[in-house]
Amino acid sequence: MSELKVYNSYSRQKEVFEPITAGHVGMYVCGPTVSGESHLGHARPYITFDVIFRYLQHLGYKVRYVRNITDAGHFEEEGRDAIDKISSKAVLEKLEPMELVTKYTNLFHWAMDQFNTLKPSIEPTATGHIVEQIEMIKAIIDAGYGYEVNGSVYFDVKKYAASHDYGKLSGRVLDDLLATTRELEGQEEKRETADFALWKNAAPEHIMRWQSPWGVGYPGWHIECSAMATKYLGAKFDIHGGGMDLLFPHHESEIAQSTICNHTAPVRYWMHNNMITIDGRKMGKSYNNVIKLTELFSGTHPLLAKAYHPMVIRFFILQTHYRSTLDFSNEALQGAEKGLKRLWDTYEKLQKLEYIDQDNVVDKELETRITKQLAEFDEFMNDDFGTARVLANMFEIVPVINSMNDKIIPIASISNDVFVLLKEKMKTFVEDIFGLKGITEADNEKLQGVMDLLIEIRKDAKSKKDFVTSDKIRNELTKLGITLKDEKGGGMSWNIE
RNA sequence: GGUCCUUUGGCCGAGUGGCUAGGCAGAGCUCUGCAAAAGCUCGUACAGCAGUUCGAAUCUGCUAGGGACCUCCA
Repeated sequence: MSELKVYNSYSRQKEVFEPITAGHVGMYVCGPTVSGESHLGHARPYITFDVIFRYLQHLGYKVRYVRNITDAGHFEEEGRDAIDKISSKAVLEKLEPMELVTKYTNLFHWAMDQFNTLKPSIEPTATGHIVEQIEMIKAIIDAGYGYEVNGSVYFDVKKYAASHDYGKLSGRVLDDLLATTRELEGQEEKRETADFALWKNAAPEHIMRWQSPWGVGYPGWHIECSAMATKYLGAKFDIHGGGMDLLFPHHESEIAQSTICNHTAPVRYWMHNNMITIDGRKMGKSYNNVIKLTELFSGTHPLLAKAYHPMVIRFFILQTHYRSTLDFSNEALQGAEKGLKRLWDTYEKLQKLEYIDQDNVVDKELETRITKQLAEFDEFMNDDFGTARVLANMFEIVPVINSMNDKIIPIASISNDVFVLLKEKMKTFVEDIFGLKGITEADNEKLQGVMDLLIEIRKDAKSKKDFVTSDKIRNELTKLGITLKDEKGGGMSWNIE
């Protein structure tokens, strides 16, 4: 079998994946900022890296997957009056940042469960690691790369760049950054515009604040990831992931901080997922075009023609390579919904199918084709996680499975060995690696019993050519949103819309 | 303005120097009491121009459109 290759944003090419410690993988993914609700765009990295996490485990690696919660910063709840921050109100009336952060952390976890993502091995919070961040800043100052101004600490990018490869990850040229004329907050304190904050002095109205050697303040925007990644994965670890929009300045800054602090480049493979776009434009708060996950699941957004099941979103995302942009539209999502349904129905049929031996019916050509397509599941995943190509292969196999199920072709068209392999591989990839589930949950035993009864009555009616009764059962169920299908051979199946 | 990326059939999207991805939608047919599923068949696309090549949608250049980052951002 081929070896795993991943596209490294740092080198801008695919590289063979070799873990630093044999058999183990350390992976850090930038998590959500929990000052507001997650939207569709946020779903992409977490689903992408969930599949990567699952696939690495499938390959036999012991993976430590760290995904942080950014719960420190300059927070305000959307729509909430800024005056809330001022301490003239009673404690219970005031905006309590930890309450805000807890609310959106819970909502985030709920959404991730809906997507069937596995929980990270460690999910550290920024507020829980203030001490580590302060220590790291101290080390950077001691090393001569940080300087304090008015209770804030900045990283000296120019000095760093003199002896290090600053800007390589994001393709930035320092001179261009130094030449910028943009007016940005706190700019006057910095020695150079390209410098970034490690620690910020907190204004009186700033609601999240901690004591530090430089006075009361809060950590800079990039230090949390460096501190927590170092703590849980070590000075140098295998994979660091996140959205492409984090390339600069976030990840570039992380490299600089960690390199000074730990005397080594922190990450072996940088991986970045591309954006989800809507009308060709990145979905983001500043563009005012976000669709929140709760809106997506419930269909309550002017742009949505209907509600979309979380699994549809997951499937939608997997149908594209993670480094390509993915354009949102109702048409595309409905296409994904239909596709997932067909794949899942067929998958369930396959798992129920039993091999039936039969002489002289093996179709060598078909068997070779199936074997090849199954082997390609691994090939495609090993080639920088080509989930879209694996799905395409699955859809090539779908008609074969359906034909077997409908007895259009004998199951013995392929040998028992290949049949068993087919079942196993489909299960591994569909459920274990892609993390897909059925859209309809019909696991209710009592309902199952009722349906069995109705099906029996309908079969009776049909055998007596009493189509009035049989149609009534089916039509009334349809009105309730339950589809009853006659199958070849007299069986009946059903599912809930 | 700088850096980088991208442009594939009605829609979404793989892929890549020769071997027509796939999904959705659409058309026809088969099966079926009807329906729904399912199966079969069909569309022959790679922004434009020029070049490299025996051969390019795939490489190079130019032109045009779109986008990301340069500021918090998945």
